[in-house]
Amino acid sequence: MAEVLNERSQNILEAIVEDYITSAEPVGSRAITRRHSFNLSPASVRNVMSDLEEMGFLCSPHTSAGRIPTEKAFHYYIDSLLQIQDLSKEEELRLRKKYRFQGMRIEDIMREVGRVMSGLSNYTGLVMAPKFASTVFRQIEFIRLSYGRLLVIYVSETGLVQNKVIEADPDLGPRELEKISNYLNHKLNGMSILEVRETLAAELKTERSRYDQLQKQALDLSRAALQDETEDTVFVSGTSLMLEQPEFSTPDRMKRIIRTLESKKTLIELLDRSQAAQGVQIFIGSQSQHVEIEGCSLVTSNFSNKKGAIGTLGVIGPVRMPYSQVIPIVDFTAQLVSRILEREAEYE
Amino acid sequence: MAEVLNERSQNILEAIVEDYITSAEPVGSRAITRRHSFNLSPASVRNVMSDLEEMGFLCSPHTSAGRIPTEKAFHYYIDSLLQIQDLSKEEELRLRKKYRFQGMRIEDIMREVGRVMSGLSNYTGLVMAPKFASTVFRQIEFIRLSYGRLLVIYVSETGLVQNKVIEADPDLGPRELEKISNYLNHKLNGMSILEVRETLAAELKTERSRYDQLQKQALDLSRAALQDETEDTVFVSGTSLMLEQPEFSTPDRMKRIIRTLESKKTLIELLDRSQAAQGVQIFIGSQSQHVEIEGCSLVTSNFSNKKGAIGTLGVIGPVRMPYSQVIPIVDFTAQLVSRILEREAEYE
DNA sequence: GTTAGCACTCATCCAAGAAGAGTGCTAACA
DNA sequence: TGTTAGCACTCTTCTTGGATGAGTGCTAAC
Repeated sequence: MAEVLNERSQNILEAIVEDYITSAEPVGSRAITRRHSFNLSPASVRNVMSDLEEMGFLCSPHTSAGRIPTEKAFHYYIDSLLQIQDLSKEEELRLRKKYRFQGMRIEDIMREVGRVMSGLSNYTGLVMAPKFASTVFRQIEFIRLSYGRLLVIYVSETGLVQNKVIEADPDLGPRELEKISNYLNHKLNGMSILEVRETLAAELKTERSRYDQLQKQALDLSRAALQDETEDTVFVSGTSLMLEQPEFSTPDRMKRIIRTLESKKTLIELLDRSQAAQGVQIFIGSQSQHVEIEGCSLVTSNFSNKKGAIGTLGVIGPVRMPYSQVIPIVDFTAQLVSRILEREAEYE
Repeated sequence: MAEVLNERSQNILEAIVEDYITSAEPVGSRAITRRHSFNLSPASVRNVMSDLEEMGFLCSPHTSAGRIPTEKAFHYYIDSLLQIQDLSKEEELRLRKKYRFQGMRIEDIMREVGRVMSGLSNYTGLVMAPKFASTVFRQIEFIRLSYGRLLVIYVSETGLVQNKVIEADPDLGPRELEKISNYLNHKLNGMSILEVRETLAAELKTERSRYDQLQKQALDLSRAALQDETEDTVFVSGTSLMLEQPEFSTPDRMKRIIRTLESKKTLIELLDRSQAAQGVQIFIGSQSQHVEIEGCSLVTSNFSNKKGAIGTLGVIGPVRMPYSQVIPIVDFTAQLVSRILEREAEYE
């Protein structure tokens, strides 16, 4: 895997990858000598390229086209050749100016983050909120809407707000609801939703809940409120930017990629996978194991607050992506969002 | 505008429109005599077609292609020729089975309605929630999140729930908040958001609010809570179905339509326009005055509960749309959603 | 008024040839 | 021994031109 290339080969591979990133077209030996000053003739470059092809870094679509870097080349490029400079102060300021989320709800923030990130990178932005079931309980409140109907507000440790309407005993008055929510908030504080569900199930079986009417009601209500798995929410922004990429210029590929971005299923699986890791992650092409996004790369990072990881964001585009620009954008964005959420979740 | 055609011309125009709807290709005189039994020769049909072209109902892409119905033909077809049969009991049942929204929040219902409607019609579904500013106040509640931070829950007359985090005086206790929300709920009940804003502004100027600390706080809080215009929410489902249509088969058109559906701006304008009207509305092609959706038609209808119109839904597709199928679907869906929302908003 | 016949038009398809880009090999050079 | 110039070869792309066929419009006959 970790093949070692001599300096000349590295330089030429780097040149090919970078030329290909900007042009999206097979790179020929002459083009390289023209654009880069290696003091080598096209013929010498050809020899090196031939070697690189032998090693699996390059491939040629046909005899008389130039060569295209393979996914292996991109891996090598990213691992060994790519120098990621941090954002300069000016750039950081510029990005920071784009991100303004005062008093927005978390969902709106995520949507907007996706939009901005997509705009900055010129690729399709992805933001995934945490799974409901993986959130940590902080607070639950009930609001009487109308006869027998309650609005449940659930706030997670990370500040995610969910609401839902449930049916309930119409005789429950405001005082009782307050008692119920106090009881639940005290009892369930700091538990994960999974623990909450177990606790509720266990409590319902105890003797006491048979006699304590209020407790029984509290348990019933919270079960109804926290029961169903709400689906993962992924915000996809800048879908149409994908269509600008020459690798998706044919109607067939356009259809395929739009369908994939629309259904979100594949995206969720991919973003889920990167949930585990720390820092910026890169999935290149077939590495993802999903045929639907053949030819795509993902650059992702998790965002979190002090209570742990709460979501994943990133950018999807063709394998041929200017990683040196995209990686800092994703990285910075994830850090920024984390900081915002920490501020959001701050206690006194 | 209301040109009258003799029966033969009508029949032939109808045949051409319907053939074109299924084939998406220019219809020739022979094809018509083959598929329909008019007891006329192609030559006679040609004469009629020539007349129809003269009148602006048909056009030919070039000399030796068949003819394509113009938008005028579609208008005529819909106004005079189209017979919309109501859904049969079986179909209605079938649709009804697809629509299941138990205990979902309005937003989820809308998203799901769009999805189902898109699936039923095989075209892109659109659902627009009502503008925040046009909703009618029913209820506001405050939940203390953490030091100085309040979660505001606003429920509109139609059952739309909005929440938002605002900063507030950290010394406000639960009892005071309850008093505040009681005061506001009493005072603002039944007003439109615009009226609410006026009322709040007027109240803040009165003598009393200078002395009554609690009232002042109530007014400040509700102002912060109901202040900003949240953007219109349009749910677009089945975007990729648009790409299946032969009229959007070229990369350029694909890009254009995807961009338009993604930005939602044009869609909002169009859906806004149909807000005013009652029942199913049809916008055909250039009638919409938007170049971005050239070649598209919209079939829309409002949905409402007893308190009035609260949103618009519909389907967008090529002008060449099987209106006889799409119209009942949109109509039925709008009625169904209305009924669901009426149930949702029911008071004791 | 209807229809058969026919010349005409025009898009589409296919094949063949020219152009151009790039390779791989070989032989000469430093 | 590594580097380079030269050259034949390959293969795509673009263009051209002819064949095909669908469809029209006109005219004359029924």
